[in-house]
Amino acid sequence: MSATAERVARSTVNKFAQRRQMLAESALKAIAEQGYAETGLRAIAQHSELSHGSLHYYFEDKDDLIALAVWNYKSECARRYDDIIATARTPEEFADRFASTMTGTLRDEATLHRLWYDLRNQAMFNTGFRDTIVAIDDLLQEMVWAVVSRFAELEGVAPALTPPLAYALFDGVFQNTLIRFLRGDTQAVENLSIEVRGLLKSALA
Amino acid sequence: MSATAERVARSTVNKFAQRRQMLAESALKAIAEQGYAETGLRAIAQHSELSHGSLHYYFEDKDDLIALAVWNYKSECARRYDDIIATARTPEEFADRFASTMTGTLRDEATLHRLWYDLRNQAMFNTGFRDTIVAIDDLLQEMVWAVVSRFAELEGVAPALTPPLAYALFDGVFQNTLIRFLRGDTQAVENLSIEVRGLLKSALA
DNA sequence: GCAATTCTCGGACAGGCGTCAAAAAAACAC
DNA sequence: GTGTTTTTTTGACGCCTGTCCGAGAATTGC
Repeated sequence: MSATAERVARSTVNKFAQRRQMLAESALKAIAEQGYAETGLRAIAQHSELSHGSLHYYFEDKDDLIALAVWNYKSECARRYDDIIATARTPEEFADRFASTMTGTLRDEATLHRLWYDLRNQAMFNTGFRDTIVAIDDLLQEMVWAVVSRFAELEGVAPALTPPLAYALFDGVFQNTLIRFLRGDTQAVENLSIEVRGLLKSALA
Repeated sequence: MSATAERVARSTVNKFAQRRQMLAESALKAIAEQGYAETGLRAIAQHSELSHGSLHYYFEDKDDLIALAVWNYKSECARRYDDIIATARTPEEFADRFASTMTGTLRDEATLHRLWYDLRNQAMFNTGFRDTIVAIDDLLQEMVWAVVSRFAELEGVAPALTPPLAYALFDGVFQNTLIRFLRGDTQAVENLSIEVRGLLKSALA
């Protein structure tokens, strides 16, 4: 077991773990701005209150830091629709809340979603944080499936597609809209709200 | 007008233009292997028969080179289904040939498609070759729309979605399958063949 | 054949990268 | 308050980056 891994294991909520979280957040901000390829450890440190040398005191290497950063943010993302799934009482309410939550996060956290797609792409080339990316991908697929199957339940029918396909479709529409939005197409976000409702319905048997 | 741009304009099929094409191909190979972030001009030069110093004789800068490389490959991709659109006589033949062509290129040129998604992501951060990426995106959307509307024509009905949505759905499924395939999931490619047929049908009114 | 042009190479440049280590600073124990 | 441990900084390391330049090679024009 390495030195940093030891420190992680020794305590979960002490200052060491808190510092890791803080630095992971700083990394998130930096990469969200500049992208993985253009963001160095010094840029990440400048987004925090520590110097670049300290990063290796809290993390094995750059990949270790980035893995925690993206995990923190994106595993939270995957829980964003839990409340809707649990409390929506009609298909209409469900679809409305789902669509507005999705368009909302796309609008408000566009650079963070951009970061996710950036890192997922990097994971196609580097093995560094691939495991984390795969784990998040699984989480997101489960989330989409929970949404689709709950909607089907409210409609009283069965889903008409598989979990992977459902994820691929919603992710495709989301990513496509994000790209258009970042290119200045604000209309795309409004269309997303409609398209997502249509997708939900066409996912039923 | 810059020096290199002058040379481009002066002649289209002379040695200068040929060298540009050759170097663009070398760049394509290099980036397909390592990814944009990890590929330097020296690595590109090593995939060619020239030295790294010559690249600036034929290209303004790195972005200029990459723009030509991805344009060469991907604008060709966008014409890959033209023959099917022109010659398929029944909806069944159309869907079969479309699905098998798509799964074929995914299998055989996986690293090149990975490169495309890599560069499209980079264009979300850098303005360097963004115009080229946007132009290709438009081309691909037109291609998908030509596919969908021709299939609808063969079926004797109208398409039930917009061009941007159609592109988003097919691109989402393709990208998702590519990722799974590169992670070692060979089953995903076979599923794609089925899913694409389903998508075609659900795109009709 | 010579002269002019086109092309290619290899090295230099400034600057950035991830990583590491020594020393200074801070926090803690007693 | 002193001694010990934890935390942080600073600066260095070797390597790589995109770009540029000068010298030489190859090609062309006549």
